[in-house]
Amino acid sequence: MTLTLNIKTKILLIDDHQLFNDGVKSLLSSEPEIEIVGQVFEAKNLLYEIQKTSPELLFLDINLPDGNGIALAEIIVKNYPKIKIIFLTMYDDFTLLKEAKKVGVHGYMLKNTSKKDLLRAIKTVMEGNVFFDESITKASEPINQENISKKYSLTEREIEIMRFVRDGLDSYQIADKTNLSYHTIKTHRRNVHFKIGTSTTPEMIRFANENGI
Amino acid sequence: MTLTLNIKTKILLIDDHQLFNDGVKSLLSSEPEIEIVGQVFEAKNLLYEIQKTSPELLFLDINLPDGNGIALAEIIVKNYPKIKIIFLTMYDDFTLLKEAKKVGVHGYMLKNTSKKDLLRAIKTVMEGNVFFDESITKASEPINQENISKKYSLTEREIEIMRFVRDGLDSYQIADKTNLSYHTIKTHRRNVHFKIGTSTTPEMIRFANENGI
DNA sequence: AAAAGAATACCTCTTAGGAGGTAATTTATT
DNA sequence: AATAAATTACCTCCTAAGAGGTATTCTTTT
Repeated sequence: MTLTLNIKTKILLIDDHQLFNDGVKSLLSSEPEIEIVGQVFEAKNLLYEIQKTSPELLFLDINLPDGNGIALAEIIVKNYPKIKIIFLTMYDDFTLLKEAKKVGVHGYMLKNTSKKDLLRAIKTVMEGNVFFDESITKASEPINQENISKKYSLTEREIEIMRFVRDGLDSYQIADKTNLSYHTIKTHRRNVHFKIGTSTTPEMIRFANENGI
Repeated sequence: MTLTLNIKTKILLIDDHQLFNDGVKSLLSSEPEIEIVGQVFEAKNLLYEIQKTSPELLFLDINLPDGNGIALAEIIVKNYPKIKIIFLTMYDDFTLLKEAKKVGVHGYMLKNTSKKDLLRAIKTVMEGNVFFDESITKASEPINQENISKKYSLTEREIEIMRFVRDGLDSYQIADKTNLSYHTIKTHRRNVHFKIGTSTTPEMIRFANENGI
């Protein structure tokens, strides 16, 4: 039983870079078991295109100019649970990968991949499994809040206040925003300084920026 | 005289993103007047590949992980003046485009382009002309120091001090680094605040970060 | 129930930074 | 040579932030 079913996997490509989009199409079109049913270059056309072409699998770029890919994926997962989604992105970012998993997409691959892996991913996902790029999981230390929070044992409140500080608010403004006393904000700031090993506001801002707070 | 010469244009593709690289190859391979003589995924292989394949035209990505595309272009322009170079990049950046022109490459296009324009660019460049993406020239305001400096009429010294401030140094440390008086640093900081419309250090740091100072 | 952790809040003291003012010297630019 | 711009430098006053201390309330963990 070599030829099981001669039904082609209907794939929709979503990427604002025309050349890349066309390139992937061109690469996959030659495959007998694959049919590219459409190409989407703007987030706003995606839902319409799904209606029109009834794809089984989407290759979705995270970085669309007019829409966030993750948010789009969320919508699709909810409304078209049968459609498989593979993120195809240049972001070698563990946080994004985790987010993708949380949203419930079926794959996450870097654009810096090969045709072979692409086909392998399609096969894997269409068989009901997930395909997440191993190299990302093993990659350099993830930069995300949860990890940093744990590492420095920062509390929710402290992160919140650090964010306000990073955004340039002074203690009075933060007190106002949070409905807390000015003194409380000062206490939190001091505790954050102690925990992350800084002593000035610029240093705290730097820390926040460098650690993706 | 429809068929003038049946010599194919020999093209070498340089891009670290395999899929993109393969995609462009796939797109262009079907064209009768074009021959993709090779693909380069790492900057370090480029010179060797040029020797081996004698291309007439390079599509060169600026953002190679192991080498700066502009620097590479410079080397090639000097050593192989007959080879045409077209930058194919995702950077919609007027400064980069200007740099590209300065280096003497023959084209600058965004990856977000179409096969049609790609073919048009090849034709234009092979006829001895240059092909620079019009949309970039007209595009949104470039973010670079020179422009920002001009816009806010910041002096060299002010930029220098803003950078130190951004890096978290206090006025005493900056005075030390620059061999200037503490008072001078304070004056410069005040003048910078006045020029960029800020009033606190965090705001200044934010400005510096957002404007690539 | 007890202990630990988190969040809240106030006190004093010191310091760095910002606001306002002035001015000499050096370096373009006209 | 003269004007403008940039760089340098100091003064005073005020405020926000950091350091150090203490303490109550709420929440979570043991």
